[in-house]
Amino acid sequence: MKKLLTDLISQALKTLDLDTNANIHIEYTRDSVHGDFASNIAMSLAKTLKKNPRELAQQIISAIPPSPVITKTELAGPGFINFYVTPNYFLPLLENIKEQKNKFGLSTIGKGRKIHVEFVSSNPTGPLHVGHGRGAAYGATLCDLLAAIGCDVHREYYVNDAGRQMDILATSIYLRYLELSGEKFEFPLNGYKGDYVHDIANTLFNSHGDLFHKPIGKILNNTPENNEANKEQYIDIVIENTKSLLGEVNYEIIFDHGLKIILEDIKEDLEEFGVTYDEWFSEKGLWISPINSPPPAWKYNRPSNQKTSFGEQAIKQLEAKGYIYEKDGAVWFKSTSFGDDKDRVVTRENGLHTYFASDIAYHKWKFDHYNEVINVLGADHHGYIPRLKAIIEALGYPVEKFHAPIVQFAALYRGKEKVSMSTRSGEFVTLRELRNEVGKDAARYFYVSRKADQHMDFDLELAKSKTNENPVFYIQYAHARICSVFRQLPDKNLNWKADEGLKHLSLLEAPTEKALMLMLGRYADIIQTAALQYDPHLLAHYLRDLAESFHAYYNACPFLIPEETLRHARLCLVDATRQILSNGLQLLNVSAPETM
RNA sequence: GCGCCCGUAGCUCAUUUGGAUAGAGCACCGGCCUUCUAAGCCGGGGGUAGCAGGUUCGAAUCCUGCCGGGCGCGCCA
Repeated sequence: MKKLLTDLISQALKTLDLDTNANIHIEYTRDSVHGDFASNIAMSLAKTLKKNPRELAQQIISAIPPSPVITKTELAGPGFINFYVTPNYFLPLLENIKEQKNKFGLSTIGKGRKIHVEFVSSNPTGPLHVGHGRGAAYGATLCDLLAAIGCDVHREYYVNDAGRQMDILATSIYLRYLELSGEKFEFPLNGYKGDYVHDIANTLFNSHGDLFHKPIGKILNNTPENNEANKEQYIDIVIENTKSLLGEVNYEIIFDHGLKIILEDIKEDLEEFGVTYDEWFSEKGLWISPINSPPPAWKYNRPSNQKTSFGEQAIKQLEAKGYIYEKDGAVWFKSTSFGDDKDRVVTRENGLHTYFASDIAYHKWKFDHYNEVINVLGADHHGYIPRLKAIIEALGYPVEKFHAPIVQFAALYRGKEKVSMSTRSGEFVTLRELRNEVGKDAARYFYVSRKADQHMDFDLELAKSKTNENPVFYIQYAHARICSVFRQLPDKNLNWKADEGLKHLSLLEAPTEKALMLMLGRYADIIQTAALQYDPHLLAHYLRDLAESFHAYYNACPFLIPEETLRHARLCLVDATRQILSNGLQLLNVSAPETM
């Protein structure tokens, strides 16, 4: 779209014997009084050449070769060069949109980049809540944008299927199960209290009866008073008792039962949200010796001939490099050598590896197989970035190929009242509930319409009661309106000859027509910028602006008119608009309805 | 206390990575449907971009210091 102009300026610079390697930047003008396009080339060159920017701009303008599609080139302000173009300037654009259809806007600038993107990765200890929705929408859209510029994108969900939180979940399920088999007791303060825990216990009871029943007295043996001060210690003792009384095999059955149900729920929830993954990566799988005990079928199994687990190999690799040491009975990673605040424990005094140890292994896995790694993190995990970078550096991978965009929290409100989102209180709003209230389209659009690192307020009342105010409807409405126009062509005994229209683009002289064509021209740039900067909100805002340009045009100019050539030309523009709206909405995974 | 993020219209947010007179939506006021979908369009009011300095042709954007808000600082995950 801008290439013709950059070429012209480049030729002018050559004529003037100036630096032709200069980065020629063409911008879309904010205001049409500044022309259709502008360049600040004279101002940026003036700095290095120590010349007056306005004089330099004037020289460049005089040296620019004439072009039939440029009506005027003028000097403005502190040294801007403003360009005014004719409607025919947009002929190649409209031809390309018409030919490439839903492929228009795709590019290959990301070709060769093999990118691993991890997002959501919520602990499978309960359903996704609205806070996860933002990470899901952001991550999914980011992946689609990267794929649109030709990157090879691998979408992954890291399943934290090991560790204490999962034990708390399994034990919570077991305690609810005991209630079903008649035991009466006070539920641990730190247990998971959501309804879904009851549901899972029910399915367990239905399939196994009271096979796993143990007297509650033994399960609660040695526990302190069940109060706020003791809650951590309390649940840990209950977990220990449960494990030893049930035995490893039976405990695993309950554990896996809960994990499976929750994970399937999350998977289904995300699929209905239009978010899918190439792989669900098991944390536990990192520590299982692949030959002896393959992970369960629903987990991704990876072939390996190694006898030691992948996790052990990763730690050994760091050890060989001298970054591992022992202190206070624990094994530590020297992350301070790479800018982290403190060293991190890898293996605890009790012999169990930490979550951080899994991260070492996991990031080794990522960089072993991909040349770029993106880890979409919630704002509460931002403190994790230095130690992740430490891992990557220590393992000898290029840390600049690692990106961790932070998605800020969506603070939930009901009117003026803030809604708590603690998973364990059991009173959170789930993503599923949100989707049922406002619909997938509105939710997807809303989440990505704000810059990811911007704090966001999400008012449920507003989302529910005034869904029509959501900009997504405004965009969809533009699309539906266009479809309606074309539907009515035969009714009015009119036709549309696209080739005729393209031949007569010069008829499109209305200000709204120029504005719309300029908007269409930006689309491909927006896709690239949004992808390269990891900023999906740029696309969301662009589509709103495009819809606005169209609605203005719709109200200013009739399309289904008797004058043939003008009708053909206008419908070319309108059809191109429909195509871009459709393409953009598809990238956001928002539907483009033909009627509303 | 230390670290990261944020602060823009009454409210929710943009601002093309340093560009021209800071823009939208909601809310408020006034116009436009016998003509392609009024879920729309056109016009109006509303601002010391938290505050104070600095960098330069030029700052909401970069630097410094305050003020205010969010999050994080486990041998939890």
